[in-house]
Amino acid sequence: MARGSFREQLLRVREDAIIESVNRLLAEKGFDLMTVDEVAADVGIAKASLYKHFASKEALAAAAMVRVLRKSAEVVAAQPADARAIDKLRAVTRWALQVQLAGEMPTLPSQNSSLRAELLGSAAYTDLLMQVSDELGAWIERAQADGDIEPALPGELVLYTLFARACDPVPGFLKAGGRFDDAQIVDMVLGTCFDGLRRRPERAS
Amino acid sequence: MARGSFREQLLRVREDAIIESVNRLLAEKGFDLMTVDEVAADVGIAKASLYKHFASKEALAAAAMVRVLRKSAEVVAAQPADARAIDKLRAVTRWALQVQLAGEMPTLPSQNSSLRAELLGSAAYTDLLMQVSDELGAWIERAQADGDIEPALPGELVLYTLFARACDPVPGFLKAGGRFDDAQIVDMVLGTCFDGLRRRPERAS
DNA sequence: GTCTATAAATCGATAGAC
DNA sequence: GTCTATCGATTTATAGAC
Repeated sequence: MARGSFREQLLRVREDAIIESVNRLLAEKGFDLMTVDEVAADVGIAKASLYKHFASKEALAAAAMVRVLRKSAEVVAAQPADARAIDKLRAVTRWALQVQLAGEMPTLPSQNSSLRAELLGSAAYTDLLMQVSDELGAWIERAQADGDIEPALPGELVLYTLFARACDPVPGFLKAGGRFDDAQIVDMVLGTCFDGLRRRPERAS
Repeated sequence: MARGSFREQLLRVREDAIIESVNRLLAEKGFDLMTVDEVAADVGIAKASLYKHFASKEALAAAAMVRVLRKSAEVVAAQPADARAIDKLRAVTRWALQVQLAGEMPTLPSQNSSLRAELLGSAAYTDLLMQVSDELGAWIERAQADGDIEPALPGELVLYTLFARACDPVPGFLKAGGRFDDAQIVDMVLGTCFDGLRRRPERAS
């Protein structure tokens, strides 16, 4: 499809700037503490102008979530087709941890009902979420068949456990401690996620 | 020390009722979505009366956190002295997961600064937190010496990983799925926490 | 200490001029 | 579409009678 008129492109660029601000503020303070005034000030436009682009605060958050889901889908798609499923899962999880440590992972409260309604009502959101879940789910089954992930674990458990790394508080705590750099933190959390806390007997790679 | 006059005991009972309500509302909706009006209505007293007992909304939340920390310290103290360190760590983590699944684990946003200030300013909170952390930390070192926890892992990482189970979103997701009961969920999450997702070779118990 | 009533501040959302 | 100005609702916190 065409990229649209010059005017439409300008609109698109502005909306990207808005979503970028929302994304960062959502990562910093969360949905409840983020105010629309703040978003407007951060973008550099008036609040009323913001509402010409997005109908509500919930719509702003939903747009940021769609954006991060789209990036996730890109990361998933970028994995080499011939790589082992377990390595692809590790790579995507690693990416999520890096984004979170960079302070760019928007996090939503799982309790806010108005926000849940807005998200579940957005096909762009639910479709992307299902797409990413399906692709990761296929990798999980493959990794279990490969003997790389414990076959006795339900696929849901594995999927949720990986998704949860995006809002894991452990990386932030470790970073606050100041004893480790981001790369070390990512490696350590990835390690506890896949290998657990227990001492492992050495294994064939 | 004496239990105080009858009047003081009544006061104590009422404050316990308040903290009980706050604890449940905090678990249900989180700090930001919990309103003081709601707490007052739930306890069955007027909001102004609530402020005679606690100086602010933050003080209410802090009292609930002190309460759950006290319970944690009790659970820690209740572990048999001759048990293996790894089993004691598992038992305490299991307890935290059960409380969370029961909807009784108060959760605080790590971003709210006014709340952070109130908590860090409360000696009752920080002292208990340090006490529990120290006791768990000693068990972690012991479990590493026993060869039950990977000795290469920093103690901080293990401690934070266990603490994080109290606000892990995975149990809630699994419960929402409806395919597992609470006991199964606790066992599965405990398993991924200590043993990871990877397929493990069978081990000597 | 408990109540009713209200102050004081914040926030989401909108009106209306340009 | 962008702005200024403001509404209406919500929320924390308090005043003052009893």
